[in-house]
Amino acid sequence: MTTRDPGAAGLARLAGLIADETRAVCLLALLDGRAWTAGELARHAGVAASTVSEHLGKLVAGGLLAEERQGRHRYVRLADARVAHLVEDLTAQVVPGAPRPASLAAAGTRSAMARGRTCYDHLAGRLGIAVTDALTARGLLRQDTGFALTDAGLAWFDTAGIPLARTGRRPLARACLDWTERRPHLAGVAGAALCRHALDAGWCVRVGSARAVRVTAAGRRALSESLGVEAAALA
Amino acid sequence: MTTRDPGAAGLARLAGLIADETRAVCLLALLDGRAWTAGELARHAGVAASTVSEHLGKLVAGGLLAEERQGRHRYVRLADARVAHLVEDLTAQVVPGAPRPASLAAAGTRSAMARGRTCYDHLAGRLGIAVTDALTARGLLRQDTGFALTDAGLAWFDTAGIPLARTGRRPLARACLDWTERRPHLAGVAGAALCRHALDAGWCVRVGSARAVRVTAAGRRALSESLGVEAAALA
DNA sequence: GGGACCGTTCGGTGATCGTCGAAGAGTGCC
DNA sequence: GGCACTCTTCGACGATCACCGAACGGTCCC
Repeated sequence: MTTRDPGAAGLARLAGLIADETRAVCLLALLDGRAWTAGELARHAGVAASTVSEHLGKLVAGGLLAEERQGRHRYVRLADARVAHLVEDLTAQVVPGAPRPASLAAAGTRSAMARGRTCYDHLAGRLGIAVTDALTARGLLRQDTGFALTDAGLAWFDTAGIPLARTGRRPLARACLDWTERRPHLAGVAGAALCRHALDAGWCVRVGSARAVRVTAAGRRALSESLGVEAAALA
Repeated sequence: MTTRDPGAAGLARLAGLIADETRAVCLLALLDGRAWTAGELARHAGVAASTVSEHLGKLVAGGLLAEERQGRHRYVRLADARVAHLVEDLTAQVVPGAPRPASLAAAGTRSAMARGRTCYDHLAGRLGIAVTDALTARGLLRQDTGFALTDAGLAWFDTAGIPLARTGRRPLARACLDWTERRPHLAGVAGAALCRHALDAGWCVRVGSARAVRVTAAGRRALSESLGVEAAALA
Protein backbone atom coordinates (compact mmCIF):
# COMPACT_ATOMS: atom_id res chain seq x y z
CA MET A 1 0.00 0.00 0.00
CA THR A 2 1.44 3.35 -0.96
CA THR A 3 -0.98 6.23 -0.43
CA ARG A 4 -4.46 4.99 0.33
CA ASP A 5 -6.86 7.89 0.19
CA PRO A 6 -7.72 8.67 3.84
CA GLY A 7 -11.36 9.08 2.92
CA ALA A 8 -11.74 5.50 1.79
CA ALA A 9 -12.67 4.08 5.18
CA GLY A 10 -15.32 6.73 5.70
CA LEU A 11 -16.67 6.27 2.21
CA ALA A 12 -16.99 2.52 2.72
CA ARG A 13 -18.62 3.01 6.11
CA LEU A 14 -21.18 5.45 4.69
CA ALA A 15 -22.01 3.20 1.76
CA GLY A 16 -22.23 0.27 4.15
CA LEU A 17 -25.07 2.00 5.96
CA ILE A 18 -27.12 1.93 2.75
CA ALA A 19 -25.88 -1.46 1.60
CA ASP A 20 -28.42 -3.49 3.57
CA GLU A 21 -31.79 -4.09 1.95
CA THR A 22 -33.79 -3.52 5.12
CA ARG A 23 -32.04 -0.24 5.78
CA ALA A 24 -32.57 0.71 2.13
CA VAL A 25 -36.30 0.05 2.53
CA CYS A 26 -36.35 2.37 5.52
CA LEU A 27 -34.45 5.12 3.73
CA LEU A 28 -36.74 4.95 0.71
CA ALA A 29 -39.81 5.07 2.94
CA LEU A 30 -38.41 8.09 4.77
CA LEU A 31 -37.92 9.79 1.44
CA ASP A 32 -41.45 11.11 1.81
CA GLY A 33 -39.95 13.69 4.15
CA ARG A 34 -42.12 12.73 7.10
CA ALA A 35 -41.19 11.19 10.44
CA TRP A 36 -41.92 7.48 10.94
CA THR A 37 -41.97 5.51 14.17
CA ALA A 38 -39.71 2.50 14.58
CA GLY A 39 -42.74 0.18 14.64
CA GLU A 40 -44.14 1.56 11.40
CA LEU A 41 -40.83 0.98 9.68
CA ALA A 42 -40.60 -2.55 11.09
CA ARG A 43 -44.04 -3.46 9.74
CA HIS A 44 -43.28 -1.76 6.45
CA ALA A 45 -40.03 -3.64 6.03
CA GLY A 46 -41.45 -6.92 7.27
CA VAL A 47 -38.85 -7.56 9.97
CA ALA A 48 -38.89 -7.87 13.75
CA ALA A 49 -39.03 -4.72 15.86
CA SER A 50 -35.69 -5.58 17.39
CA THR A 51 -34.09 -5.78 13.98
CA VAL A 52 -35.28 -2.37 12.87
CA SER A 53 -34.27 -0.91 16.20
CA GLU A 54 -30.67 -1.89 15.61
CA HIS A 55 -30.77 -0.58 12.06
CA LEU A 56 -32.12 2.78 13.16
CA GLY A 57 -29.39 3.00 15.76
CA LYS A 58 -26.76 2.61 13.08
CA LEU A 59 -28.39 5.06 10.71
CA VAL A 60 -28.70 7.70 13.42
CA ALA A 61 -25.11 7.14 14.57
CA GLY A 62 -24.02 7.46 10.94
CA GLY A 63 -25.72 10.83 10.60
CA LEU A 64 -28.20 9.77 7.96
CA LEU A 65 -31.22 9.94 10.25
CA ALA A 66 -32.37 12.37 12.93
CA GLU A 67 -34.43 11.04 15.79
CA GLU A 68 -36.94 12.56 18.14
CA ARG A 69 -38.31 10.71 21.16
CA GLN A 70 -41.86 11.37 22.20
CA GLY A 71 -43.13 9.27 25.06
CA ARG A 72 -42.82 5.64 24.15
CA HIS A 73 -42.40 6.44 20.45
CA ARG A 74 -39.18 6.95 18.55
CA TYR A 75 -39.67 9.11 15.50
CA VAL A 76 -36.98 9.14 12.82
CA ARG A 77 -36.65 11.19 9.67
CA LEU A 78 -33.90 11.86 7.13
CA ALA A 79 -31.27 14.10 8.69
CA ASP A 80 -31.47 16.80 6.02
CA ALA A 81 -32.02 17.50 2.35
CA ARG A 82 -28.50 16.40 1.50
CA VAL A 83 -29.15 12.88 2.68
CA ALA A 84 -32.38 12.81 0.67
CA HIS A 85 -30.44 14.04 -2.33
CA LEU A 86 -27.91 11.26 -1.85
CA VAL A 87 -30.52 8.51 -1.67
CA GLU A 88 -32.32 9.91 -4.70
CA ASP A 89 -29.09 10.05 -6.68
CA LEU A 90 -28.24 6.48 -5.83
CA THR A 91 -31.74 5.34 -6.73
CA ALA A 92 -31.59 7.15 -10.06
CA GLN A 93 -28.35 5.34 -10.82
CA VAL A 94 -30.00 1.99 -10.16
CA VAL A 95 -32.94 2.22 -12.55
CA PRO A 96 -31.30 1.14 -15.83
CA GLY A 97 -30.98 -2.25 -14.13
CA ALA A 98 -32.97 -5.29 -15.07
CA PRO A 99 -36.71 -4.61 -15.44
CA ARG A 100 -38.07 -6.73 -12.63
CA PRO A 101 -41.37 -8.58 -13.01
CA ALA A 102 -43.66 -6.40 -10.93
CA SER A 103 -46.81 -7.87 -9.45
CA LEU A 104 -50.15 -6.36 -10.37
CA ALA A 105 -50.42 -4.47 -7.10
CA ALA A 106 -46.86 -3.25 -7.38
CA ALA A 107 -47.53 -2.17 -10.96
CA GLY A 108 -50.50 -0.15 -9.75
CA THR A 109 -48.47 1.59 -7.10
CA ARG A 110 -45.67 2.04 -9.57
CA SER A 111 -47.95 3.70 -12.07
CA ALA A 112 -49.36 6.02 -9.41
CA MET A 113 -45.81 6.84 -8.34
CA ALA A 114 -44.87 7.59 -11.93
CA ARG A 115 -47.76 10.03 -12.32
CA GLY A 116 -46.92 12.16 -9.36
CA ARG A 117 -45.00 11.80 -6.12
CA THR A 118 -42.80 13.66 -3.75
CA CYS A 119 -39.03 13.41 -3.55
CA TYR A 120 -38.43 14.20 0.11
CA ASP A 121 -39.83 17.74 -0.04
CA HIS A 122 -40.40 18.55 -3.70
CA LEU A 123 -42.56 17.28 -6.55
CA ALA A 124 -41.37 14.47 -8.82
CA GLY A 125 -42.75 12.01 -11.35
CA ARG A 126 -44.63 13.20 -14.40
CA LEU A 127 -46.14 15.97 -12.27
CA GLY A 128 -42.73 17.26 -11.25
CA ILE A 129 -41.47 17.11 -14.83
CA ALA A 130 -44.56 18.92 -16.15
CA VAL A 131 -44.13 21.75 -13.67
CA THR A 132 -40.41 22.01 -14.36
CA ASP A 133 -41.00 22.05 -18.11
CA ALA A 134 -43.68 24.73 -17.75
CA LEU A 135 -41.35 26.90 -15.68
CA THR A 136 -38.67 26.51 -18.33
CA ALA A 137 -41.01 27.23 -21.25
CA ARG A 138 -42.10 30.47 -19.60
CA GLY A 139 -38.53 31.61 -19.09
CA LEU A 140 -38.72 31.30 -15.32
CA LEU A 141 -36.15 28.53 -15.08
CA ARG A 142 -33.00 28.17 -17.15
CA GLN A 143 -31.85 24.64 -17.97
CA ASP A 144 -29.75 25.14 -21.09
CA THR A 145 -26.65 26.46 -19.34
CA GLY A 146 -27.06 24.76 -15.99
CA PHE A 147 -30.02 24.88 -13.65
CA ALA A 148 -31.08 28.20 -12.14
CA LEU A 149 -34.08 30.46 -11.73
CA THR A 150 -34.11 33.58 -13.88
CA ASP A 151 -34.95 37.05 -12.60
CA ALA A 152 -38.41 36.52 -14.06
CA GLY A 153 -38.59 33.29 -12.08
CA LEU A 154 -37.77 35.06 -8.83
CA ALA A 155 -40.52 37.57 -9.60
CA TRP A 156 -43.02 34.78 -10.35
CA PHE A 157 -42.50 33.15 -6.95
CA ASP A 158 -42.85 36.56 -5.35
CA THR A 159 -46.15 37.47 -7.01
CA ALA A 160 -47.50 33.95 -6.50
CA GLY A 161 -47.03 34.48 -2.78
CA ILE A 162 -44.57 31.61 -2.41
CA PRO A 163 -41.72 32.74 -0.15
CA LEU A 164 -38.22 31.51 -0.89
CA ALA A 165 -36.33 31.39 2.38
CA ARG A 166 -32.60 31.45 1.67
CA THR A 167 -31.44 29.38 4.56
CA GLY A 168 -27.96 28.04 5.02
CA ARG A 169 -26.09 26.67 2.07
CA ARG A 170 -28.98 24.91 0.39
CA PRO A 171 -29.19 26.06 -3.24
CA LEU A 172 -32.26 27.94 -4.39
CA ALA A 173 -32.68 25.69 -7.41
CA ARG A 174 -31.16 22.30 -8.01
CA ALA A 175 -31.75 19.61 -10.61
CA CYS A 176 -32.92 16.26 -9.24
CA LEU A 177 -32.84 13.37 -11.69
CA ASP A 178 -36.16 11.56 -11.79
CA TRP A 179 -35.84 7.78 -11.69
CA THR A 180 -39.11 7.11 -13.51
CA GLU A 181 -38.93 9.86 -16.10
CA ARG A 182 -35.15 9.94 -16.51
CA ARG A 183 -35.25 13.73 -16.69
CA PRO A 184 -34.40 16.49 -14.22
CA HIS A 185 -37.02 18.23 -12.13
CA LEU A 186 -36.87 21.21 -9.80
CA ALA A 187 -35.45 20.61 -6.32
CA GLY A 188 -33.74 22.84 -3.78
CA VAL A 189 -35.38 25.64 -1.81
CA ALA A 190 -37.65 26.63 -4.71
CA GLY A 191 -38.75 23.04 -5.32
CA ALA A 192 -39.59 22.56 -1.66
CA ALA A 193 -41.51 25.84 -1.45
CA LEU A 194 -43.50 25.03 -4.56
CA CYS A 195 -44.39 21.57 -3.27
CA ARG A 196 -45.51 22.86 0.11
CA HIS A 197 -47.61 25.53 -1.59
CA ALA A 198 -49.19 22.91 -3.88
CA LEU A 199 -50.17 20.78 -0.88
CA ASP A 200 -51.32 23.73 1.24
CA ALA A 201 -53.39 25.23 -1.57
CA GLY A 202 -55.01 21.88 -2.36
CA TRP A 203 -53.45 21.61 -5.82
CA CYS A 204 -52.62 18.01 -4.99
CA VAL A 205 -53.18 15.56 -2.15
CA ARG A 206 -51.22 12.61 -0.83
CA VAL A 207 -52.47 9.16 -1.81
CA GLY A 208 -52.30 6.48 0.85
CA SER A 209 -49.23 6.30 3.00
CA ALA A 210 -46.72 6.23 0.17
CA ARG A 211 -45.06 9.12 -1.59
CA ALA A 212 -47.66 9.21 -4.38
CA VAL A 213 -49.72 12.39 -4.85
CA ARG A 214 -52.78 13.08 -7.00
CA VAL A 215 -53.58 16.38 -8.70
CA THR A 216 -57.04 17.74 -7.78
CA ALA A 217 -59.44 19.45 -10.17
CA ALA A 218 -58.62 22.76 -8.51
CA GLY A 219 -54.95 22.03 -8.90
CA ARG A 220 -55.40 21.31 -12.58
CA ARG A 221 -57.02 24.72 -13.03
CA ALA A 222 -54.42 26.54 -10.96
CA LEU A 223 -51.48 24.90 -12.71
CA SER A 224 -53.00 25.69 -16.09
CA GLU A 225 -53.68 29.32 -15.26
CA SER A 226 -50.47 30.20 -13.44
CA LEU A 227 -47.97 28.14 -15.41
CA GLY A 228 -49.73 26.94 -18.53
CA VAL A 229 -49.36 23.29 -17.59
CA GLU A 230 -51.51 21.27 -19.98
CA ALA A 231 -53.97 18.77 -18.52
CA ALA A 232 -52.57 16.12 -20.84
CA ALA A 233 -49.21 16.30 -19.08
CA LEU A 234 -50.88 15.27 -15.83
CA ALA A 235 -52.98 12.37 -17.13
CA MET B 1 -44.22 -6.29 4.87
CA THR B 2 -46.76 -4.19 3.05
CA THR B 3 -45.29 -2.34 0.09
CA ARG B 4 -41.52 -2.53 0.06
CA ASP B 5 -40.20 -0.12 -2.48
CA PRO B 6 -39.09 -2.26 -5.43
CA GLY B 7 -35.93 -0.23 -5.79
CA ALA B 8 -34.62 -1.19 -2.36
CA ALA B 9 -32.78 -4.30 -3.47
CA GLY B 10 -31.05 -2.44 -6.26
CA LEU B 11 -30.19 0.45 -3.99
CA ALA B 12 -28.64 -1.89 -1.43
CA ARG B 13 -26.73 -3.75 -4.12
CA LEU B 14 -25.30 -0.54 -5.56
CA ALA B 15 -24.28 0.77 -2.14
CA GLY B 16 -22.79 -2.62 -1.35
CA LEU B 17 -20.38 -2.21 -4.24
CA ILE B 18 -18.93 0.89 -2.57
CA ALA B 19 -19.23 -0.45 0.97
CA ASP B 20 -15.91 -2.28 0.95
CA GLU B 21 -12.82 -0.32 1.87
CA THR B 22 -10.62 -1.85 -0.80
CA ARG B 23 -13.19 -1.13 -3.49
CA ALA B 24 -13.55 2.39 -2.10
CA VAL B 25 -9.80 2.88 -2.41
CA CYS B 26 -10.01 1.83 -6.04
CA LEU B 27 -12.92 4.14 -6.80
CA LEU B 28 -11.18 7.11 -5.18
CA ALA B 29 -8.00 6.40 -7.12
CA LEU B 30 -9.96 6.18 -10.35
CA LEU B 31 -11.48 9.55 -9.57
CA ASP B 32 -8.52 11.09 -11.39
CA GLY B 33 -10.36 10.19 -14.59
CA ARG B 34 -7.57 8.05 -15.97
CA ALA B 35 -7.43 4.32 -16.64
CA TRP B 36 -5.51 2.14 -14.18
CA THR B 37 -4.33 -1.42 -14.62
CA ALA B 38 -5.43 -4.08 -12.18
CA GLY B 39 -1.89 -4.46 -10.90
CA GLU B 40 -1.51 -0.75 -10.20
CA LEU B 41 -4.70 -0.77 -8.19
CA ALA B 42 -3.60 -3.86 -6.27
CA ARG B 43 -0.32 -2.23 -5.27
CA HIS B 44 -2.08 1.03 -4.46
CA ALA B 45 -4.61 -0.70 -2.24
CA GLY B 46 -2.07 -3.02 -0.68
CA VAL B 47 -3.88 -6.27 -1.40
CA ALA B 48 -3.12 -9.37 -3.48
CA ALA B 49 -3.65 -9.23 -7.21
CA SER B 50 -6.25 -11.96 -6.97
CA THR B 51 -8.24 -9.92 -4.49
CA VAL B 52 -8.36 -6.81 -6.63
CA SER B 53 -9.25 -8.91 -9.63
CA GLU B 54 -12.41 -10.10 -7.94
CA HIS B 55 -13.27 -6.60 -6.82
CA LEU B 56 -12.88 -5.20 -10.32
CA GLY B 57 -15.11 -7.95 -11.66
CA LYS B 58 -17.87 -6.90 -9.30
CA LEU B 59 -17.47 -3.19 -10.03
CA VAL B 60 -17.57 -3.78 -13.78
CA ALA B 61 -20.59 -6.08 -13.48
CA GLY B 62 -22.28 -3.44 -11.36
CA GLY B 63 -21.78 -0.82 -14.03
CA LEU B 64 -19.54 1.44 -12.00
CA LEU B 65 -16.40 0.68 -14.00
CA ALA B 66 -15.67 0.28 -17.69
CA GLU B 67 -12.86 -2.03 -18.73
CA GLU B 68 -10.61 -2.24 -21.73
CA ARG B 69 -8.28 -5.15 -22.34
CA GLN B 70 -4.99 -4.48 -24.05
CA GLY B 71 -2.66 -7.41 -24.39
CA ARG B 72 -1.92 -8.76 -20.97
CA HIS B 73 -3.20 -5.62 -19.27
CA ARG B 74 -6.70 -4.90 -18.00
CA TYR B 75 -7.40 -1.21 -17.88
CA VAL B 76 -10.36 0.04 -15.85
CA ARG B 77 -11.81 3.50 -15.47
CA LEU B 78 -14.99 4.99 -14.01
CA ALA B 79 -17.91 4.18 -16.29
CA ASP B 80 -18.96 7.80 -16.79
CA ALA B 81 -19.25 11.22 -15.21
CA ARG B 82 -22.35 10.18 -13.29
CA VAL B 83 -20.45 7.54 -11.37
CA ALA B 84 -17.73 10.06 -10.59
CA HIS B 85 -20.39 12.49 -9.42
CA LEU B 86 -21.83 9.81 -7.15
CA VAL B 87 -18.51 8.98 -5.54
CA GLU B 88 -17.72 12.65 -5.06
CA ASP B 89 -21.10 13.27 -3.46
CA LEU B 90 -20.65 10.39 -1.06
CA THR B 91 -17.14 11.56 -0.19
CA ALA B 92 -18.37 15.09 0.47
CA GLN B 93 -20.96 13.70 2.85
CA VAL B 94 -18.27 11.84 4.79
CA VAL B 95 -15.92 14.73 5.61
CA PRO B 96 -17.56 16.15 8.75
CA GLY B 97 -16.53 12.86 10.35
CA ALA B 98 -13.87 12.56 13.01
CA PRO B 99 -10.62 14.37 12.15
CA ARG B 100 -8.24 11.46 11.87
CA PRO B 101 -4.61 11.77 12.99
CA ALA B 102 -2.84 12.05 9.65
CA SER B 103 0.80 11.10 9.38
CA LEU B 104 3.30 13.68 8.21
CA ALA B 105 3.45 12.28 4.71
CA ALA B 106 -0.31 12.04 4.51
CA ALA B 107 -0.58 15.62 5.73
CA GLY B 108 1.74 16.70 2.93
CA THR B 109 -0.33 14.96 0.31
CA ARG B 110 -3.47 16.26 1.93
CA SER B 111 -2.24 19.81 1.80
CA ALA B 112 -1.25 19.46 -1.85
CA MET B 113 -4.67 17.98 -2.58
CA ALA B 114 -6.34 20.89 -0.81
CA ARG B 115 -4.44 23.41 -2.91
CA GLY B 116 -5.46 22.02 -6.25
CA ARG B 117 -6.62 18.73 -7.66
CA THR B 118 -8.91 17.20 -10.21
CA CYS B 119 -12.34 15.74 -9.53
CA TYR B 120 -12.58 13.16 -12.29
CA ASP B 121 -12.40 15.66 -15.16
CA HIS B 122 -12.69 19.12 -13.63
CA LEU B 123 -10.70 21.32 -11.24
CA ALA B 124 -11.28 21.17 -7.49
CA GLY B 125 -9.62 22.18 -4.24
CA ARG B 126 -8.69 25.79 -3.63
CA LEU B 127 -7.81 26.14 -7.30
CA GLY B 128 -11.27 25.00 -8.39
CA ILE B 129 -12.94 27.29 -5.88
CA ALA B 130 -10.82 30.26 -6.95
CA VAL B 131 -11.73 29.78 -10.61
CA THR B 132 -15.41 29.30 -9.79
CA ASP B 133 -15.45 32.41 -7.62
CA ALA B 134 -13.71 34.43 -10.32
CA LEU B 135 -16.25 33.31 -12.91
CA THR B 136 -19.05 34.32 -10.57
CA ALA B 137 -17.53 37.69 -9.71
CA ARG B 138 -17.26 38.53 -13.40
CA GLY B 139 -20.90 37.67 -14.03
CA LEU B 140 -20.03 34.63 -16.14
CA LEU B 141 -21.56 32.14 -13.72
CA ARG B 142 -24.70 32.58 -11.68
CA GLN B 143 -24.82 30.90 -8.28
CA ASP B 144 -27.41 32.94 -6.41
CA THR B 145 -30.47 31.34 -8.02
CA GLY B 146 -29.05 27.92 -8.81
CA PHE B 147 -25.93 27.12 -10.82
CA ALA B 148 -25.75 28.09 -14.46
CA LEU B 149 -23.58 29.95 -16.96
CA THR B 150 -24.85 33.34 -18.04
CA ASP B 151 -24.95 34.50 -21.64
CA ALA B 152 -21.76 36.43 -20.90
CA GLY B 153 -20.30 33.17 -19.64
CA LEU B 154 -21.10 31.38 -22.87
CA ALA B 155 -19.43 34.20 -24.78
CA TRP B 156 -16.33 34.03 -22.56
CA PHE B 157 -15.78 30.33 -23.29
CA ASP B 158 -16.27 31.07 -26.98
CA THR B 159 -13.74 33.89 -27.17
CA ALA B 160 -11.29 31.98 -24.98
CA GLY B 161 -11.33 29.24 -27.58
CA ILE B 162 -12.67 26.62 -25.20
CA PRO B 163 -15.34 24.61 -27.02
CA LEU B 164 -18.36 23.41 -25.05
CA ALA B 165 -19.61 20.22 -26.67
CA ARG B 166 -23.23 19.68 -25.70
CA THR B 167 -23.21 15.95 -25.71
CA GLY B 168 -25.97 13.74 -24.39
CA ARG B 169 -27.75 14.66 -21.21
CA ARG B 170 -24.75 15.92 -19.28
CA PRO B 171 -25.48 19.41 -17.95
CA LEU B 172 -23.37 22.29 -19.21
CA ALA B 173 -22.74 23.54 -15.68
CA ARG B 174 -23.19 21.67 -12.43
CA ALA B 175 -22.20 22.39 -8.85
CA CYS B 176 -19.85 19.84 -7.29
CA LEU B 177 -19.40 20.14 -3.55
CA ASP B 178 -15.74 20.26 -2.59
CA TRP B 179 -14.82 18.01 0.32
CA THR B 180 -11.83 20.05 1.41
CA GLU B 181 -13.25 23.52 0.91
CA ARG B 182 -16.88 22.72 1.72
CA ARG B 183 -18.00 24.94 -1.12
CA PRO B 184 -19.29 24.27 -4.65
CA HIS B 185 -17.06 24.43 -7.69
CA LEU B 186 -17.77 24.22 -11.40
CA ALA B 187 -18.39 20.75 -12.84
CA GLY B 188 -20.29 19.48 -15.86
CA VAL B 189 -19.32 20.01 -19.50
CA ALA B 190 -17.95 23.51 -18.84
CA GLY B 191 -15.90 22.34 -15.86
CA ALA B 192 -14.39 19.50 -17.87
CA ALA B 193 -13.59 21.74 -20.84
CA LEU B 194 -11.95 24.34 -18.63
CA CYS B 195 -9.84 21.70 -16.87
CA ARG B 196 -8.67 20.14 -20.12
CA HIS B 197 -7.79 23.57 -21.47
CA ALA B 198 -5.85 24.39 -18.30
CA LEU B 199 -3.80 21.21 -18.63
CA ASP B 200 -3.31 21.55 -22.39
CA ALA B 201 -2.26 25.18 -22.16
CA GLY B 202 0.16 24.46 -19.32
CA TRP B 203 -1.73 26.51 -16.76
CA CYS B 204 -1.25 23.63 -14.37
CA VAL B 205 0.47 20.25 -14.29
CA ARG B 206 -0.25 17.00 -12.50
CA VAL B 207 1.85 16.23 -9.44
CA GLY B 208 2.96 12.66 -8.97
CA SER B 209 0.46 9.95 -9.64
CA ALA B 210 -2.30 11.32 -7.44
CA ARG B 211 -5.03 13.76 -8.35
CA ALA B 212 -3.07 16.77 -7.13
CA VAL B 213 -2.20 19.53 -9.62
CA ARG B 214 0.13 22.52 -9.33
CA VAL B 215 -0.40 25.90 -10.97
CA THR B 216 2.54 27.01 -13.12
CA ALA B 217 3.88 30.55 -13.36
CA ALA B 218 2.34 30.85 -16.82
CA GLY B 219 -0.95 29.59 -15.42
CA ARG B 220 -0.86 32.19 -12.70
CA ARG B 221 -0.47 34.92 -15.32
CA ALA B 222 -3.15 33.51 -17.59
CA LEU B 223 -5.67 33.06 -14.77
CA SER B 224 -5.01 36.58 -13.56
CA GLU B 225 -5.39 38.13 -17.00
CA SER B 226 -8.39 36.22 -18.28
CA LEU B 227 -10.39 35.83 -15.08
CA GLY B 228 -8.85 38.13 -12.53
CA VAL B 229 -7.90 35.28 -10.22
CA GLU B 230 -5.64 36.68 -7.53
CA ALA B 231 -2.33 34.96 -6.87
CA ALA B 232 -3.17 34.84 -3.17
CA ALA B 233 -6.08 32.53 -3.85
CA LEU B 234 -3.69 29.97 -5.31
CA ALA B 235 -1.04 30.06 -2.60
C1' DG C 1 11.10 -21.44 -27.83
C1' DG C 2 12.20 -19.94 -23.17
C1' DG C 3 11.35 -16.81 -19.61
C1' DA C 4 9.34 -12.86 -17.38
C1' DC C 5 5.15 -10.63 -16.51
C1' DC C 6 0.00 -9.84 -15.94
C1' DG C 7 -4.20 -11.40 -14.75
C1' DT C 8 -7.78 -15.05 -13.35
C1' DT C 9 -9.73 -19.06 -11.04
C1' DC C 10 -10.33 -21.89 -7.09
C1' DG C 11 -10.44 -23.82 -2.38
C1' DG C 12 -10.05 -22.66 2.30
C1' DT C 13 -10.20 -19.60 6.31
C1' DG C 14 -11.70 -16.17 9.40
C1' DA C 15 -14.42 -12.37 10.54
C1' DT C 16 -18.34 -9.62 10.10
C1' DC C 17 -23.15 -8.91 10.06
C1' DG C 18 -28.25 -9.41 9.71
C1' DT C 19 -31.74 -11.93 11.83
C1' DC C 20 -34.73 -13.64 15.44
C1' DG C 21 -36.93 -14.55 20.08
C1' DA C 22 -36.89 -13.78 24.86
C1' DA C 23 -36.41 -10.78 28.55
C1' DG C 24 -36.55 -6.23 30.36
C1' DA C 25 -37.05 -1.00 30.76
C1' DG C 26 -39.91 2.88 30.05
C1' DT C 27 -44.47 5.14 28.91
C1' DG C 28 -49.45 5.90 28.67
C1' DC C 29 -54.16 4.68 29.80
C1' DC C 30 -57.94 2.95 32.53
C1' DG D 1 -51.99 -0.28 40.70
C1' DG D 2 -52.32 -2.97 36.74
C1' DC D 3 -52.37 -3.73 31.93
C1' DA D 4 -51.20 -2.79 27.14
C1' DC D 5 -48.00 -0.97 24.21
C1' DT D 6 -43.34 0.59 22.24
C1' DC D 7 -38.85 0.06 22.01
C1' DT D 8 -34.17 -1.82 23.45
C1' DT D 9 -30.69 -5.21 24.86
C1' DC D 10 -28.71 -9.66 24.65
C1' DG D 11 -27.25 -14.27 23.13
C1' DA D 12 -27.25 -17.43 19.44
C1' DC D 13 -27.52 -18.95 14.80
C1' DG D 14 -26.54 -18.80 9.92
C1' DA D 15 -25.02 -16.75 5.82
C1' DT D 16 -22.24 -13.80 3.40
C1' DC D 17 -17.92 -12.01 2.08
C1' DA D 18 -13.08 -10.31 1.80
C1' DC D 19 -8.75 -12.23 1.81
C1' DC D 20 -4.80 -15.10 0.56
C1' DG D 21 -1.71 -18.51 -1.86
C1' DA D 22 -1.16 -21.74 -5.36
C1' DA D 23 -1.95 -23.19 -9.87
C1' DC D 24 -3.04 -21.99 -14.53
C1' DG D 25 -3.78 -19.54 -19.12
C1' DG D 26 -2.27 -15.45 -22.01
C1' DT D 27 0.80 -12.05 -23.75
C1' DC D 28 5.08 -9.81 -24.77
C1' DC D 29 10.09 -9.77 -25.40
C1' DC D 30 14.73 -11.48 -26.00
